[in-house]
Amino acid sequence: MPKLGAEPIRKAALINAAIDQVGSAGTLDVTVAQIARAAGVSPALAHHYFGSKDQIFLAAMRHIMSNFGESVLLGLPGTSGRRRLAVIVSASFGAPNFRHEVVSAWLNFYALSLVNDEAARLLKVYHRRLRSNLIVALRPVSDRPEAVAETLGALIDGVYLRAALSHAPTNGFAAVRMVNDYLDEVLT
Amino acid sequence: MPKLGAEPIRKAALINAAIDQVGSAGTLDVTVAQIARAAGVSPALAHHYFGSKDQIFLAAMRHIMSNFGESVLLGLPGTSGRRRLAVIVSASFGAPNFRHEVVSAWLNFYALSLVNDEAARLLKVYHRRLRSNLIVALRPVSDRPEAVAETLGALIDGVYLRAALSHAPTNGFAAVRMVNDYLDEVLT
DNA sequence: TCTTTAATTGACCACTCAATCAACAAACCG
DNA sequence: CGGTTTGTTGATTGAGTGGTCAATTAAAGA
Repeated sequence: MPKLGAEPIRKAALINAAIDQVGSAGTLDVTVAQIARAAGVSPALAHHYFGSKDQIFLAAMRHIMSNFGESVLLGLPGTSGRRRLAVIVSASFGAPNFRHEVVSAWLNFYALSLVNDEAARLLKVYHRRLRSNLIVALRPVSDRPEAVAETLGALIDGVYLRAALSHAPTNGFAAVRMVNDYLDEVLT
Repeated sequence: MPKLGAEPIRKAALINAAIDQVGSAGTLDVTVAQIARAAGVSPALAHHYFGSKDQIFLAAMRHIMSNFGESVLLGLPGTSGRRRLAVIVSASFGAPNFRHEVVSAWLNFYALSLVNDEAARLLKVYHRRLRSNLIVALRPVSDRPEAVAETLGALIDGVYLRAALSHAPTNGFAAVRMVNDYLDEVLT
């Protein structure tokens, strides 16, 4: 009997290893061998399951994005008005999504999306969803939800960027405070 | 001796070629040979003048940064109050500094600075200078200049990021409007 | 049959090196 | 002195070299 059901376990291990290695190295120039070693498998297996190095990293980013989506979905029900915004903001800067390796992976993903079509598509979908979530949440509390959503989106990206660049440990609280300050200022 | 004084000309050509190639390819993974060809010289000469591929790109970023500094210095004298802020914002999103290749080079520079100490130092200096400029300009018009400078800096970075990611041509006007809207909202 | 690996390959690229080229000036000459 | 030669040196390049790594292959292990 073959070790049945190994695939999802190996894949998950490789995805986590990829986030970890890329995030802590700060670059996509980690070798497949490094990622595989960190996941406890051989480089060939990584290719077997994902087909290419790019696909490993794209799967990792999909994983990060779906984590974020879950955080939001988990917090939203039963909230309304200004609270809904706070939920999205908190999810953005909450512990699992705002770890240093993750933020660093995001930065590299941004750069990759200039070059890799699939990354660009993925990012576009993510941005659209975030924007739409923000607009819906803003509609009851702002008289120009689209414009604020745009600015808010840019601000969140900027805070992520600066968190990635900072050598200090990420500070979710400060980030949340900054963004909420902006919202308090701008909301009618 | 050969044509004397070739060095600064070649260096400038290489720097421009580097911005162009890296910016339009969207990645640092352009070969030295590509950059050299675009500058009309041999790869060996590029190494002769700059020592390494990284140094070529770092010189290119220094050039971009000093362009930005000049834009600011050119606009500041004789202005005060809210106007000073507008000058810095305009310089950020003005034609020479907000071209698509330049913005794209910035994104790659951010990613590089996670890995390359010299890039990190350079970026730190730049950020500190920008922050200090912003605080000085904010002091007369805001009751919490540091906090606003932080947010404003993040917002500008975010707008840059989104401009880099967008395939559409960069729109300096829209960027300036967004940032100025924020300022109008937040200033007392 | 599904999973896993060791071993290998093939391509690519940063960087080096030895050699050539071209311009200027000092030395030399008639 | 005008002209010619020659030494010096910055500028420039073609042709490697060494090393890296993604991806493939073939075969073992469960």
